[in-house]
Amino acid sequence: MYKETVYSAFNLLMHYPPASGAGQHPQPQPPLHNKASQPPHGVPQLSPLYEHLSSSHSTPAPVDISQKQVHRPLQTSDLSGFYSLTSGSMGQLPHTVSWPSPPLYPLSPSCGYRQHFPAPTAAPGAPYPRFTHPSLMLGSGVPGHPAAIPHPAIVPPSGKQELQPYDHSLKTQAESKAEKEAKKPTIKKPLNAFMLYMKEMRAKVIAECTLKESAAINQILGRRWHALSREEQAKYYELARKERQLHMQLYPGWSARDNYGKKKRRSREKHQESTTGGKRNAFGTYPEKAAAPVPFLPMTVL
DNA sequence: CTGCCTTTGAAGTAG
DNA sequence: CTACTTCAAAGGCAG
Repeated sequence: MYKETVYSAFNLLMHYPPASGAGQHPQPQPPLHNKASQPPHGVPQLSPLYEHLSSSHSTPAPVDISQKQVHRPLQTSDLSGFYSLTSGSMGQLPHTVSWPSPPLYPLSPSCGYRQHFPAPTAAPGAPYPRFTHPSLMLGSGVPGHPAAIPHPAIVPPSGKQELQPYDHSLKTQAESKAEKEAKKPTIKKPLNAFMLYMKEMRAKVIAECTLKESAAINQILGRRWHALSREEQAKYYELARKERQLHMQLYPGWSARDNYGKKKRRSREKHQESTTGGKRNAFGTYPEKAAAPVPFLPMTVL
């Protein structure tokens, strides 16, 4: 009932999109998962979906962290004029208060704090690299669309793209029922702004830093994310908003609750243990040791 | 094979 | 309402 109301509101929104300016958005009914779905202040509405991806973007200017002029992440207050925000909505402060935190992983000199912000690789005004995430292409997975490519959010429970071949061995009714249930494709959460940024930039970081460990790469990406200008971040927030909209359109009945508890739950004790150095990290070292000053990183920037 | 590591953000849950 | 938890991606690695 509640959901129907929400989806009706959503459909209404889809059929009668705001002419321009999020300030004119009708306040959606208790939003299911499109809270704060408006772009940050000053970000123009994108007209065809993701059109801006093929438009020209100047390469982000290199950022000198040593001057500590890093753009802070978007915050609720930044968007207050634009959004009807509730707790936990977009633009919230990072989980870690002590940002920027010292890296747990030793970064190579080429990926050090000063160095890892790339010098412009293209002439000013050169096109910004296109997003490659298939879900960012409108139409993929949209029913009736010629491409008819399944939306990447749909994956078998195994996480693999291919479904497992049917097991013909004899099974009890309960077993096969449970198995059938388990084999139902999982609809994944739509990617948030940072995840989209990671997806786009991962390969670049891997190439630059000759790293493969995702944990280390993600640390670098987290720092780069914070170093992005608000406008650059806004681009990804907008993309994420479109992602959520598309996701809602494709899977009207889906809720993040559906996947809750499907992964092995990480106990709080374990998490604290790891953050206090009780567990090995992706480098095979231990956080309390790895968190020690990294030789080739100037402490002034940490 | 499973889960951890690591990041941010969205959304769920609990009090 | 607030604080906390889970899950999205990624790939190496330990158990």
